[in-house]
Amino acid sequence: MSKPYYITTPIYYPSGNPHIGHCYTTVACDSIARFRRMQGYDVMFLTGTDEHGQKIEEKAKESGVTPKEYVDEKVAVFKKLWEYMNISYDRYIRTTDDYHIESVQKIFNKLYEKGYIYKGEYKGKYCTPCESFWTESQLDENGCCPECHREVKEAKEEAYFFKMSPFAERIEKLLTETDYLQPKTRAVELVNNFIKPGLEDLCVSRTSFTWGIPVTFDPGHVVYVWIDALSNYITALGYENNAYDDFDKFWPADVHMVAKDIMRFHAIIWPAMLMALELPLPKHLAVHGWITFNGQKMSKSLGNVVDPFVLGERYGADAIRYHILREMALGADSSFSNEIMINRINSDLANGLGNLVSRTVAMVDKYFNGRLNGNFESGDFDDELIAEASALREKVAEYIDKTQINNALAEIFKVVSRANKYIDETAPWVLAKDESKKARLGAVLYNLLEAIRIVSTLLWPFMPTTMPEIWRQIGAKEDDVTYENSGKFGVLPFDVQVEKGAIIFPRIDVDKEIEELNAIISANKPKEEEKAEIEVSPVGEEISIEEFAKVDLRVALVKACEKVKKSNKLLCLQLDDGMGGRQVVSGIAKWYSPDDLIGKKVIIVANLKPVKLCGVESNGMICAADAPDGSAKVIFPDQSLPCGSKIR
RNA sequence: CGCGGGAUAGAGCAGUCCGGUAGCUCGUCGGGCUCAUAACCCGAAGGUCGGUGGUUCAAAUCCGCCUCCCGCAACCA
Repeated sequence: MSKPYYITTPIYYPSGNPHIGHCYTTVACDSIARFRRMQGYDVMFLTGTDEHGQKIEEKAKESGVTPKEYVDEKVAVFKKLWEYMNISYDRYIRTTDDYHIESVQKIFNKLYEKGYIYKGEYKGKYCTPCESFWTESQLDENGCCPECHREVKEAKEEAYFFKMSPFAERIEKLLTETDYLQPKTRAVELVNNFIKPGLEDLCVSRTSFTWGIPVTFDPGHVVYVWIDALSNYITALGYENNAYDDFDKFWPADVHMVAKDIMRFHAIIWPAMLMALELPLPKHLAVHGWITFNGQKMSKSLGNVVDPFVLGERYGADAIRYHILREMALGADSSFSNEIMINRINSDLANGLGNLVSRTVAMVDKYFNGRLNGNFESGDFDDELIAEASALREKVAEYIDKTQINNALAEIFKVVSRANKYIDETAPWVLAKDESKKARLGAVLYNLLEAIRIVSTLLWPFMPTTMPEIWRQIGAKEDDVTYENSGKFGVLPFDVQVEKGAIIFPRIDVDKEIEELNAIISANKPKEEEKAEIEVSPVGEEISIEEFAKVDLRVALVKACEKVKKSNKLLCLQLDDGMGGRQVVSGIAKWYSPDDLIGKKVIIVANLKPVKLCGVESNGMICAADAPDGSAKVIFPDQSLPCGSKIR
């Protein structure tokens, strides 16, 4: 009976369309899943979508549809992309599926009964008009509601909490003493930042929105993201539901693959939940970096979000898959630029592999009319090629075991290079001129076909569409391209029949392509700008002149200014306010250096309640405007105004 | 002194644990070949291994200090 293997992607949040970043994780998992299947494992490859929460609820409202209608539409796009990218998932979980909802409710109740979940109070910033809770980090630049930009107030909301502290010690050990986390370099960071300061209990329910799984014993509460989303990995196998019956077979998971932004949840919260449920822990958590575009993080506002459909149409899904996988190193970010991608496709796929197939098949066609005769004579250089090709499978498998797909691919392409070199060394076109060397020529071409067979078999999990075309051209049958045979040399029949075919990876004209891609990108940009204009924040609530008069605005001169230590966003300014001077701390260090401000006059809010920021006292606030690029621009008044002038 | 990662040829990276001729891919230049997709093969140029001090016969590697970049955390009146 074959061994089970369970691999998962995260479930994606469909608040927008999928982009190349989603492809990254999914393509990697797909390749590993295919490789394991080829090795004979019984694979369960799970992906899906996390469809609840406030943001979806809002997006749906904006579009004038119900949340379910909204996610149905987005899920269709995700599934279409996976189909397009040839993702061979075995199961697709949606957190809106009935069985998942049922399981999550049972899990929630179970944790409650065990005493790990208790009712408490969630403290946060509350915006009364929007009826919404916000965390500090969600607030806008002025500390106001990110939705309506009105003031928020401290408020408490009844909520359920999950106790994390009982598991702190075990989680620390999991991170530091096992190979759960890959790469392990991030373990220290997690332990120092979250575990050592003491694990805070986790808020696991909300009353501020309704698009979620209801808590059965307390109407008004819905399950907040953690328990809902993370538990997908077990509910999809049938844990606490009757939809599936694979839990005993596949749990614990072999690999959860995630991007670094959600590492924390999978490294700490998920193990804690499993410990509370007394379930075995997954074997590995593979964390990869982000795709950066021309060195910048991809973001919609920069207009550099790469649309995988556009790329796939131009170069084919396999080329995109290859590029992503080849560039990805566990843990590190990988830069994605059109130039890097095109160069990679050209040099490895077109010049290297594609050309090798093309020239080999062409020679068999030309010198043997497409069919070898089985009359072979070995010679110099054969041994080295045969040895490298035969040893390849084990090297690749080792790298896959370590989730190092990029290194596995590098290893495969070493053999491609070796084969190209072998052609030069043996010079078949010279042998072809001498009828007495026909047997030697036959052997050379056979060895090349064999090298191609091995290479293409091992590449199949990564490029599942094009490899079969190579097999057709080199005359390999289904039985020839098994994992078993990829470790052997001499599998193709000695009288193999090849078939010339279309070019497998056409060479791309770099300059022309980059020009065209840039055109596409800039064509998309104006739309973003239009949107930005529409998104001028709405005018706040009406106030009376008396209320405005409460705000005491004054002109003040910056006498001295320095960066606040321990902070990279704060400047500490010494001001002459015409009233004896004061100290103000402002979060503008990102955009202004102290020298930009010293000697200038600024507008301050003079009667703001003093606060301490990073331990430095601040008496007031510098007036600044939000620039469209997200930065802040300080407002400079007429520099001739004396310090202390009142502004009305 | 909050925690961590990093700085190596024009670009992207390996080597650092365990000191001993600095390596890979792409790019550039020169040559070879003509089976092949202007592809392939060979060769060359290009590095005071971020700076500085120390240990050592010997330092990219070990130790001290400094500079700059990037994450996380915090914070962003």
